[in-house]
Amino acid sequence: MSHTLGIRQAQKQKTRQAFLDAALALLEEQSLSSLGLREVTRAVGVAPTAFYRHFRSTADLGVALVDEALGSLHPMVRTTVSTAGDSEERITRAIELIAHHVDAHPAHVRFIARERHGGVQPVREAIQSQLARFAEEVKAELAKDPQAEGWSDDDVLMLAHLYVDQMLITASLFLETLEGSTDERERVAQLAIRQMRLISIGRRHWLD
Amino acid sequence: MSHTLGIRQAQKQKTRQAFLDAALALLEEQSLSSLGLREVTRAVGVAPTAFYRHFRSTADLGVALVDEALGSLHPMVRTTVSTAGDSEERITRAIELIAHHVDAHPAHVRFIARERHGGVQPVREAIQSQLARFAEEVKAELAKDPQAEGWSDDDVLMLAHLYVDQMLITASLFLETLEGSTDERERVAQLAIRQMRLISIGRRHWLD
DNA sequence: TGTACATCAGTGAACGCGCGTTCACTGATGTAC
DNA sequence: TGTACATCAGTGAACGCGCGTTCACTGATGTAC
Repeated sequence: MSHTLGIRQAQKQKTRQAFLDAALALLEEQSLSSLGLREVTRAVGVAPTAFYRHFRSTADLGVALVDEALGSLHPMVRTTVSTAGDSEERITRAIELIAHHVDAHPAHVRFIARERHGGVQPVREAIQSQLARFAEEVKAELAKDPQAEGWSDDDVLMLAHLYVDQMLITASLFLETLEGSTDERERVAQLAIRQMRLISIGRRHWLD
Repeated sequence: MSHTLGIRQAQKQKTRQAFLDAALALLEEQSLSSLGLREVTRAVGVAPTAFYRHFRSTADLGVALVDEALGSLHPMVRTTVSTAGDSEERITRAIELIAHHVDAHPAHVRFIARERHGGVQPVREAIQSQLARFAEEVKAELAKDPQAEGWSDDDVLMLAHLYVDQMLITASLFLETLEGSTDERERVAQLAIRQMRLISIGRRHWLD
């Protein structure tokens, strides 16, 4: 049985979520390092001082956004890598999943792409460490595959990083087509599929 | 014979360069979207109003920085791709060139990585369009190679994008090791080499 | 070469404005009995 | 169930400060004759 939160706690969580949502929306057209505390509270509709009941600073809020954004990605990564089928089917399915995720959470994807190399150190570090976790997860999935036989641990991890980076590149390409035509999106999908195919071929012949 | 600039023009260029240098230094710990005009003029040692003699806005200065940063990259890209030798030698040489470039121009590399997906639209667009030019250049170099026989134009361009993205990923990994140990840098180099190797293998078997 | 005027990079004062942070507060919710 | 006190999310006034932009200016450099 799950414990029901008190009214006070529930309201606090609701406000906190409103801060995260408002910040994410504001970050579509700027970077975290220029996001103002008052800007966020204004968007939420509370007094500036209310901010401090939830976060120490905008950098702190940024780290919370990393958890939210990349938390929602974990299931996707897992599904993407472990989907059944032959290589070609898996690639198509993976690109579809990425496209779908970008459709469903464009602001999260934009935030991660933007702040991965952004100007706020704690946020950058939170993203790097989460991406390293992704790579480890992907590595674990890849290691299960019969294709991984004879591969060194290091080489599997190398491939996992390649996949994770490729996933982010593809996601950020899809992001740019969000307001574009279906044609544009299809071209991005075809590009991504062929890049994944080339990597798969390299993988298949790695031990030749 | 080159025309010698008048004293006035020469001084103006010198000040302009001082703006670019100061901004680049300030951007090591923040994003362009939070860079202040007064911050830059203070670093240069001129009155705030002097800024307007050179740039309309910090976004405008950012676009000028893109030209400077990616201008210095063109020679490197060309050399990287067209270096002679067998595949393995070329890969090693390419990674060395990237490492060397990051050593020589760390602030430029950081700026491009940061603002490629950053919050300032005109700068983002300037970077995207320069990177597209890089991909076209790489495509042209790749097309000269006998290995490209039987490849469609689209597939060569696909591979070129893969190389360009891989180059940026590697550069930004090297950037993170700038204050690290030689060991760390060697590990990054080895990772990058093996990723390039896998892509090369995929390339070799693309038409199988 | 010298003079008289034009150009224009950089100045400095002034402006209104929004910023982050502090503080003592209020009133609804939670808790002990 | 009711009462008395504690907690604490959100308030609102106040602060000092740096911001971007305007404007008329200065004085060195450039140019026409």
